[in-house]
Amino acid sequence: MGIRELAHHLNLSIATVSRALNGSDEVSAATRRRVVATATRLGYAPQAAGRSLRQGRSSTVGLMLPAKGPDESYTLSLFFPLADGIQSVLAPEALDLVLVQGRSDETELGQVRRMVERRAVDGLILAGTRGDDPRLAYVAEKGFPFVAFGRSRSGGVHPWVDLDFEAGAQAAVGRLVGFGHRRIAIGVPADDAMQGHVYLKAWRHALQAQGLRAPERLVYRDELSERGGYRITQAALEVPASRRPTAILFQSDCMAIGAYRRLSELGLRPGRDLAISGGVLTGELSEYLSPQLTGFRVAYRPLGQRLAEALLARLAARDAKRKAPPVQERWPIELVARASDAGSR
Amino acid sequence: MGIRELAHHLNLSIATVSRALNGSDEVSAATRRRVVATATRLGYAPQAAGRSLRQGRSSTVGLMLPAKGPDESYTLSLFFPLADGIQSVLAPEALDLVLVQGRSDETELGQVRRMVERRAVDGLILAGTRGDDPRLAYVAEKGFPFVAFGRSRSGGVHPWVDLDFEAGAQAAVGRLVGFGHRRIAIGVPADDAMQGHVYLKAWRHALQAQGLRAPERLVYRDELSERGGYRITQAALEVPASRRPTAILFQSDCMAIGAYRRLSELGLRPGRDLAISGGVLTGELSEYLSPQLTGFRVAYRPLGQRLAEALLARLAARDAKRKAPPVQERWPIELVARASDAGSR
DNA sequence: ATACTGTCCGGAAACGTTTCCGGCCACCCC
DNA sequence: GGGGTGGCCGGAAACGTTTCCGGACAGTAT
Repeated sequence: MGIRELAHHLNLSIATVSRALNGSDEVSAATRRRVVATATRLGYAPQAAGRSLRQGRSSTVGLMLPAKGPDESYTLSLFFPLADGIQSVLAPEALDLVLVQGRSDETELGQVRRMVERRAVDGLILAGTRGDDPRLAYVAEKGFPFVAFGRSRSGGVHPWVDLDFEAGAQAAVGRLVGFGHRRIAIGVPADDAMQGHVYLKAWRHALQAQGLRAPERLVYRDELSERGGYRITQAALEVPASRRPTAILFQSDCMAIGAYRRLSELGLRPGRDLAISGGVLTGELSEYLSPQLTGFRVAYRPLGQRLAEALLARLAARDAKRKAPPVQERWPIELVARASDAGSR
Repeated sequence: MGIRELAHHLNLSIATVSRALNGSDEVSAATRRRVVATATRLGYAPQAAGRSLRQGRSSTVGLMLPAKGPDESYTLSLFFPLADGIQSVLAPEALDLVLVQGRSDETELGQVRRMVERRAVDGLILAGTRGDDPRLAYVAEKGFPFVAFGRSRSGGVHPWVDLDFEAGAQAAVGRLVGFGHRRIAIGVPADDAMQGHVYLKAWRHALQAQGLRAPERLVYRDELSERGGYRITQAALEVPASRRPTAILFQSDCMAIGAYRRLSELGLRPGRDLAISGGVLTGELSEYLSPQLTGFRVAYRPLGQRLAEALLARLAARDAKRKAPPVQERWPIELVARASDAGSR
């Protein structure tokens, strides 16, 4: 069932059939109705390959997830609503979403290059940015349409949407200071993940805005996982009491869970013996912990929609051969205040 | 940078270049090396569109997720490891994974048809099967390569991999009976989700194997969400004490959470006042609940791998014009025994 | 009546690749 | 030396679609 056969059925040329199906205005309304009717009746849909070969576009965009860390659960819950939001915007434009993910023996850059060179996707949404991110440098240099979920140092100015860690840190620190905390540590991923850099910087600013110092000894770096949070908490508790942090700001809830575990092993309790601020809440888990975990709630679905819209704008700009408006947006995150970051001792 | 230009660079015909890059044995080793070297140097990769047009295949498989229910968190955590496992098998075969997901105004069947007719994917992995599932009927009738994650009543015999709810129910019920429970209710989704049907049937068999009756009044149906579990628990507790269930088997942890909430509102405690067996554990949440939730742990990543392998076998069979071996497998699930399904009162 | 405009349609080229078919050349065997 | 074989390669067709270009025809203005 090709367009040729369909055209034959209709006693029309394939050109007219194609035009009718693609909404060209060079075809009469009557003919269009007839074409569309028989097309659906015979179950004809233009093959993707022929169409994209001719049009030079794949009608497809790629979503590249962060390389999963040691604790793969981190990306788990964020993934679905994000992809869902993206798709909800892509679908009306008849764009499909393909996952660009860890072919394990291939570097991330290699995957991006492969997708771009093969023209397998028209655009890319790149998540899990790093400070030095060769993927971004590549697509930016190539002029390939993309939007990053997360900032970066490399790649010059590029379009991104990122969580507003600045506002988040300010709110979280402000709350802790309100509870009387003065030695507020931070636990960030030890790798080059950009969110760690951003959060760290935001923490520094937030402390200084409160008239506090932000010495390097209050900075703990470990892997972004329960184990990382566990070890950070352990290390923090070994500091002599006079300089010991009374609160820790974590990057995300999975680290905070490690803190809970370490504390409970020692018979201590979050929010009483050590204040825990959970950072980004990646799942619904936080509210079932005891005590409930304070942290940032992120609306991932609309965030995905925003990413997709921004990419769409860039695709349209490219088609029209004009340059796309810059997109550098901090996505609001909401501090849900619960009990884990309360009183100091 | 097309194959033509590359061939010109090399003083070769495009035919030879194509053969060299595709590993044909009709090209000398020396030439192949030369071709591959300059191809990577010049950053050439065959365009997906041209290739798939000629080959009649898209080198792409689709993953269709269950239509998300009222509580979208259900599919959340399962999604990532499943997709990850699938990709780990697909990647070595140079297959990409595209998400076939809720274009909201389109029926699920419509999406599948569209993908198949447009030849946008070579095969499909269909999750979230229902008892009467038109998607399965369609692809089965069409002879299109696919594997279902979940069984179905429609579509005749089709390849599937599904959780082994039979063994799961037996283990869960056995444990409850061991604790002295006799009136063991079940809470399943009220819609046509096949997992509900299967689990229900497995529950009946498990009860009968224990010499117990499985009357209809012990069957509770509601939506697959926290709210559903909440309402089911509420309803169960309103039954006169003489006939009131002392244990409830839920479909999945998200329902069990609703039970926790209802119980705690009444000052009751899971595992003491009412035994809660959590069913499929979709996240790591269960171990942070208090008391910890008993339920089935599923290794989703290897499950995804298995699904992909099964699909690969069908694709290969199709290429070789022979028929694929049947795949109807129950995937082992492990009952992790914790405190929520303990003693009755 | 002629010229012009606008509407609608058909023929054919083009997109980039793989693969069929045929051919050249070197080699080997008798 | 002739015929056969196998290795390696080039020309060209083919995949299915969109779109350029040109043309038929009807309607309208001059």
